[in-house]
Amino acid sequence: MHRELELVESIDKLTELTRRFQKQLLTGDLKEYTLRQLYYIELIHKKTGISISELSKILDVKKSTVSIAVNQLIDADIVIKNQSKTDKRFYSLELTSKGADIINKHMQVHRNTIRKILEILNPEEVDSFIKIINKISKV
Amino acid sequence: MHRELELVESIDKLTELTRRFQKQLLTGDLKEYTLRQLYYIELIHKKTGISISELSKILDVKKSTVSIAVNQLIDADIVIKNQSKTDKRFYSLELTSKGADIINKHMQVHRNTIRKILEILNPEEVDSFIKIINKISKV
DNA sequence: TATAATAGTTAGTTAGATAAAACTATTTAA
DNA sequence: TTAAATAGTTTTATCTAACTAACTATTATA
Repeated sequence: MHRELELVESIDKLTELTRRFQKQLLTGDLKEYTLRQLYYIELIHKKTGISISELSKILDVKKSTVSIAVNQLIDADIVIKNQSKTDKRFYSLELTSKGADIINKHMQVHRNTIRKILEILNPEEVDSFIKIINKISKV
Repeated sequence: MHRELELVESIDKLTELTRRFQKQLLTGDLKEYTLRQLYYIELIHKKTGISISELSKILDVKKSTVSIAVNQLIDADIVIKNQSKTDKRFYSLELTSKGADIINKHMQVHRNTIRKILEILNPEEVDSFIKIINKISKV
């Protein structure tokens, strides 16, 4: 099927595109962080209050790995850890203001990309793009 | 602008989507390779005859890094290296049949994703998707 | 022809992310 | 109430991917 082949191509292009986004991310204001760190920060932002174990499940890596990574972010004043009062084994994670600032800078990098996208797509295409990505990301 | 915010979201979703594609890639038949290796293999496939230096420019890493990575692929019988006759300093790279097989398996993983995409998008959306990705990837 | 530049290699090093295993503290369940 | 389970930490070790710097071989140039 011809369309199927075009879709294989599209997936490759998407991967390439993402690679470029990530490269952009690592130049400029956020270059002192690794992609992995930025991903941790993003997850803690989106799921405020998440625990080490939950992060470990989402990322599919061992708790020890997450523990080390999160404690680095805590040392860097990006994340804080609060011990749960109902179950003292748990610690809920959230961003500090420095962490929130990183999220903003991250979004700013995306906005620069978006400016370019808005230049080359017409309004109907922008709508389709948003709609289609929403659909696909639910797969 | 409201649409701008939605586009920021879309970019995040694309990144997440790509992360999932890559995870799929690392389970199943290709799990013995790293993402980096698969990327090298893909580049050598798309640009048959490419040299170490050219790869180094595309990937934006030092020649020594590429040299080591490529020689690993040669040792694993995935890539072969031919010394140029017109300039003996150059070696042109290409895939072996084992390398070609990896490309096929890589595409097979994508096809599974595509099957799912074709289930949730209607034909017009598939067309838009392909068209829009083509436009954006030229940015 | 002697010197520069280029392609690729090799040796040694470092940073980052991971895991296994043994550990503490706390909570749950038999 | 004792044993098992859970959350998180620490230590030790491994692997990948990257770097620098010094190297060989080859080609281009002054």
